[in-house]
Amino acid sequence: MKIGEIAKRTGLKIETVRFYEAEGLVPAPIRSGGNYRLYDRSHLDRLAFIKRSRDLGFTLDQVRALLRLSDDPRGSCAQADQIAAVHIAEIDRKLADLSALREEIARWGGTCTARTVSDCKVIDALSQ
Amino acid sequence: MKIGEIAKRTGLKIETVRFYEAEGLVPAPIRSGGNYRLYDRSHLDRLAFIKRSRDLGFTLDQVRALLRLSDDPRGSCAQADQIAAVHIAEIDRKLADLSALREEIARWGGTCTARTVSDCKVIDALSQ
DNA sequence: TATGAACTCTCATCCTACTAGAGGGTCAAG
DNA sequence: CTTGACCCTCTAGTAGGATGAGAGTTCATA
Repeated sequence: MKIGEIAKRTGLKIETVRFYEAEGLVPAPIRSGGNYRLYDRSHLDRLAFIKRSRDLGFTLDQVRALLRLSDDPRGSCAQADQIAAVHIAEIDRKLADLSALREEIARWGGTCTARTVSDCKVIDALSQ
Repeated sequence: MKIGEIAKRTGLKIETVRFYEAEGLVPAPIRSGGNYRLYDRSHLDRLAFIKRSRDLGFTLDQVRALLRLSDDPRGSCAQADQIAAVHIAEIDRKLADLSALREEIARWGGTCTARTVSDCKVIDALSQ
């Protein structure tokens, strides 16, 4: 299949598919007579794996590591575990930060009813 | 005061202070005989405002808009309000996304007890 | 067979919000 | 006079792509 179709099937953008190839995350596919990339099932699986990992918030470096692991089915699973654990910890931290942030912003009152900036709570809170 | 001191006082890095100047967020300060930047109170306030806004997750563009507003105290407060409202909505969306994400990752079991990658739940879940 | 739309190619540049580094100048203390 | 802590400008790099130019390819239809 051509790049447009694999992009549609994986939910990636065409440019992103090429980007992942340039980054070495996906092997370069064969080319047609007209120099078009021609993908097969293995590319589809691999790109779907990447897409899913990215959607879950893994960085490309983490994805790279996970791919390396899944390329070697006899390797230890512990590393994949650890990557996931680190990522969950990061998510928890971000969740905490965002919650605190939301609290603080909400504390402004959400909507400031002042008419002019000089009485505006939002600006006020930021000036502190 | 020199850049090192204002950086310390605001919690910004020296490079970031220079960056904000280059971006036009802060007026260029006067220079000493030795070409050092010399800041005064107004710079300190403005940089603190920026730092605080950034810490709260506003983008530089939003900060720019907020600064424009606070520079004109007779202007309408409604815009500052709207910027904040948009930002809160974004935070809420991110919070929801991250929560869902965490759930999904945690559903792998947190720790996969398989010994080899071929039985690893983490890799499995990503391959789906 | 011709044409036009849709698709693809490479290469280059841009984005956010900084960060890092090279290579040098300034200043106060000892 | 030297040492160390500052500071200067300028360039380039980061993640993860997005966007666009300019050209070639493929395919269905007239």
